[in-house]
Amino acid sequence: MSEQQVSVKGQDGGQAEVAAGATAGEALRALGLFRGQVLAARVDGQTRDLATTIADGARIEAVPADSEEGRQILRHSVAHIMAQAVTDLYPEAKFAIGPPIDNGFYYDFDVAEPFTPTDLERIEDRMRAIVREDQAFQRRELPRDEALELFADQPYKVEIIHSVEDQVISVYDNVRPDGTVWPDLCRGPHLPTTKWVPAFTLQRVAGAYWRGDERRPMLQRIYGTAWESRKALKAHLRQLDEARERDHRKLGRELDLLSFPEELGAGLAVWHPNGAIVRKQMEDYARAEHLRRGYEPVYSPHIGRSQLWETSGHLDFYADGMYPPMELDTGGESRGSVRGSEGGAQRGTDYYPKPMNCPFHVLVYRSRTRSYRELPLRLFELGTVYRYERSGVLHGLLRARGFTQDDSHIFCTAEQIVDECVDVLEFAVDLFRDFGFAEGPSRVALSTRPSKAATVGTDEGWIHAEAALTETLERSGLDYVVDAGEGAFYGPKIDLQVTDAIGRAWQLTTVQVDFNLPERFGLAYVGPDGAEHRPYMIHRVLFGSLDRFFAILLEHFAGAFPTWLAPVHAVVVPISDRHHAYGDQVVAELVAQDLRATLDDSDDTMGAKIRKHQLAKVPYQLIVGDAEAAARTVAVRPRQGDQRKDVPVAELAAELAAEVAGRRSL
RNA sequence: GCCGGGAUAGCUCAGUCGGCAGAGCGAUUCACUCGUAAUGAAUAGGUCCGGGGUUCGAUUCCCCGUCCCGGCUCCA
Repeated sequence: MSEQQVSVKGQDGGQAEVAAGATAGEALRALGLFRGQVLAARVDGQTRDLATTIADGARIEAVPADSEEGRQILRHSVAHIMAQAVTDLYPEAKFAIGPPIDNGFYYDFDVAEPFTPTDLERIEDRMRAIVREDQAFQRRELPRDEALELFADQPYKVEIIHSVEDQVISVYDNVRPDGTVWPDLCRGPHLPTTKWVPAFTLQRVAGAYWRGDERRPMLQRIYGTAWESRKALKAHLRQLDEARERDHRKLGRELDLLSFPEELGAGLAVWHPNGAIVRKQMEDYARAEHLRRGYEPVYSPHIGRSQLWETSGHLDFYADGMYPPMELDTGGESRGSVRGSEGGAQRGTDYYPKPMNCPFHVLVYRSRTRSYRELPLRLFELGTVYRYERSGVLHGLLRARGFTQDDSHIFCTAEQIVDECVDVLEFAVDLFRDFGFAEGPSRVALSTRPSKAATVGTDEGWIHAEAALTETLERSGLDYVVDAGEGAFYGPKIDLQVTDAIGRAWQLTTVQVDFNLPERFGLAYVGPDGAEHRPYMIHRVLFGSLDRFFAILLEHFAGAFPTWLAPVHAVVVPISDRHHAYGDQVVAELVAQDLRATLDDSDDTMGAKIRKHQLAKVPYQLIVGDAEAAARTVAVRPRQGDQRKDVPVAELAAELAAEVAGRRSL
């Protein structure tokens, strides 16, 4: 090897000699790794510009455009292009941050007037011009004071520079055709030039606080997305359309499942018969399965005295999430009022709507002396709770102010925690399977203790609880990740996510170990030694919120519920009026098998009836005419797939009953 | 809560530069009695989200409120 040569290694174990001072891009070519769209390089594990000079012995990998890392770099570069376009059009704009995010990017600007949709079009046009200009992204590194000088008129950049610990600050210059540059503070890496952008579009503008802090200025955020090809961009936009079509608020209205009447109030839904039938199936399933697995149902009221919430700690730790109290029993003529609406009256008792069910279950436990022989005690309730969510975060059933949890609290000994938690995880996986997520949880996370100051309980308690959950996960055989510091203030937890039909992740099940509430309520059980011991408590929900899970199912299935959940299993479509009588007999036969069947006796034409029920996503339409009535059969037209003619009614009833009982999908 | 955008028939939406309010679908009625995704006709249906203001006159302009949509975590 000559002095002018350096040696580089490739990701595939290959090796090559390149001239000293060669770039990462040149090294990739020498290694034969520059195949397809390569946007950047990973040099000794760190992503770098293709123009980075590499050192002797460096290990180099290609970062392709269609990798997650490649897309991030692409999106980050497009964010810069957008910022330059905004500078060109609105020279007074101040720049904040412009990172890549899942499926896109954004950039925050401080401008006098908010951007309008028309502004977005102008910005996008300007961006396309910048892409055509093939501007280089040139990296340079400067000392902190020079960087401060360069961005002296950009207060947000100055604040960022002050928060950066490195003494050397990197800046990327976009070199315009006339030789001038547009600089932006940036860690990089970036594309070599703007022309490397294959496809992008701007999407929307929204307000966003500087650094997400509502006490700081509200900036204008422009969202966009960029992809490695026009095809990939189109596919992404199609997916967004698909998500809009599946929106549970839209489907909920179209399929007459539920509504959110304005006069009822924000974040509160009423369930129509069609939605209620589906929900009832979910509730029946939950009740039956909990009973089968040794849980005991309990019921509790919707409100409770302030003293209860003081003892539980909710008024200390969760007051912001609670509805305000009602003051009752003031002793005067008044029947009471919401506190604050009337002044001066004699103090009564405050009652709060419950945001959680745990204190009530604790009261059930504490209603008498408990023996170790009763443990584990698994109390279960479909408990409706009310939480004061800020108006801006409400989102149909996915984020509501009133909803029902499939909630359970398991009281057990320290030794029983692992067994109980393992059972809960098995229960959850079975439930996911039965509701159409057969592949099981897509993400399992153990959340550990947040900073000590933000938590209650002893170090020993935390260590024991975290060890128990770790052992639970090991025994369950599920792959999991650790979310350090993401636990609740009273204990660590395990969270399970599922991924729906269009790739979105939803968190459902959560299992939390709690040694705080038993302490606060002074819970005890009498052990075999005759002495009192403190039980542990496990909080767990499987669906999480029934309402929210319903919305997830609705979107997952795009309204086409599996037969066992569908509001109507089968609708009988008579060809003409003279077949109504036979249609009634078919319905009766199906209903006798506990199937949900109806007769369409409207005077629509047959084609119109079929279209109507197809749009309503009824699993089976049963066509009956002269031939069927004579042979006591039906023509079965399933929601999807081929139709079958001349199916005997009894045979069909048995088939459908089996499909429903097996919770099979069509 | 904050920023931006909205709210017109049950639904989707048009419209009124301030002067009696529109379509399609749906509903109802009548006719049609039909063989696998829309039969035809007629009729009904509106506090133009609520309250206040400006005006001869407000669904339209202004203010306040309610509700809805998007966003407010992802560190240059």
